[in-house]
Amino acid sequence: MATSDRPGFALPLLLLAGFRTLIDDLHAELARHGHPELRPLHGFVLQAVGDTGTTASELGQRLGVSKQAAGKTVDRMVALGYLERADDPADARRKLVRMTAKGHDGLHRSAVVFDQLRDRWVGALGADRVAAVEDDLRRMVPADVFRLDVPGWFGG
Amino acid sequence: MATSDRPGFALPLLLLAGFRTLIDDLHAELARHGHPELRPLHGFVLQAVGDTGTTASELGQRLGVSKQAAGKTVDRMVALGYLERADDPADARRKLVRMTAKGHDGLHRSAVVFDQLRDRWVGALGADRVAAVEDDLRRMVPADVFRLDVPGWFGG
DNA sequence: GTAGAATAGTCAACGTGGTTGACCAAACCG
DNA sequence: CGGTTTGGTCAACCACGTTGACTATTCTAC
Repeated sequence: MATSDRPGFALPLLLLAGFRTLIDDLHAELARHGHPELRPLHGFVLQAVGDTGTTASELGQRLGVSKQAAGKTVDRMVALGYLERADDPADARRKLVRMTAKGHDGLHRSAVVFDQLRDRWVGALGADRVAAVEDDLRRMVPADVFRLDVPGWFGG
Repeated sequence: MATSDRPGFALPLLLLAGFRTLIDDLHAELARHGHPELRPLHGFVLQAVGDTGTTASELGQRLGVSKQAAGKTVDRMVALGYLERADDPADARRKLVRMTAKGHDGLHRSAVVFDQLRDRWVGALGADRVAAVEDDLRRMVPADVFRLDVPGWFGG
């Protein structure tokens, strides 16, 4: 229904739908394994924080959002127990943001589930087709597209 | 950078990035042609409203959001001049939502630009590869995935 | 060494898009 | 005719983004 008659409408819709199904499946699985409050955005944040930790400003740059937005997201994830803040002994202005054990667990489980989901695609389409989709997309997306700066994206 | 070492991380990121590039290009082009205020969500709404018009409740069902959310989105798009409300002569409860001329123009231009963008993909990847991506995705997405019900998606 | 610029964090106000709950008016149905 | 369903709206709230203003600290340059 949503795809109009014009051929070009299908492609963006299918890309979004593919992303949505993967993310929905991921979070359904995460919810079953102790992470019902982890939201799609949080996975991006955990990856951007990384094993070494970071600061709110740097996180904002990595995510392509303002330092204020990054700070608020960190606040929420600290409240949920995924991140923690610590003073930087070398610079009193900076507050280091690090993953907690729960954060590491969430990120690790996400990786495991994503691998399983990709395996499902391989089972349905064949390894060559999945690899071809990835290759094609890599050729069409500019390198700096991983930013979440759309207000209320969605959707977002 | 964002893609961790695990292989499964790449697929959702690439699907999202592909969607994002198409949407970003679309709205850059729309902004150049008289629609700088049209947002990604609005295209979905215009398609869901369709040529025959609809009501806020029905729109919510089509979009997979509450009637209240649909109503607020209609409010904003009425303020922007893309939609208009009219009383239903056959049912005093219902308020018909229709596209204005500006709404039709925005939807039509979106279709044209999406076709051009798909042509660009065909030029870069070949018609068979683009068709293969679409076929593969159609096989992997359930039919009911076109809903925007993630609060503050991004995002969302 | 100290003055001024750059950087990190926070607060406030606001916009978009979503939710639930409550409510009224109109329509439908037994 | 009376009770239920349906369509619309209001209010409060949440997640996530923005810009602007402000403080505190560090860096830099004279």
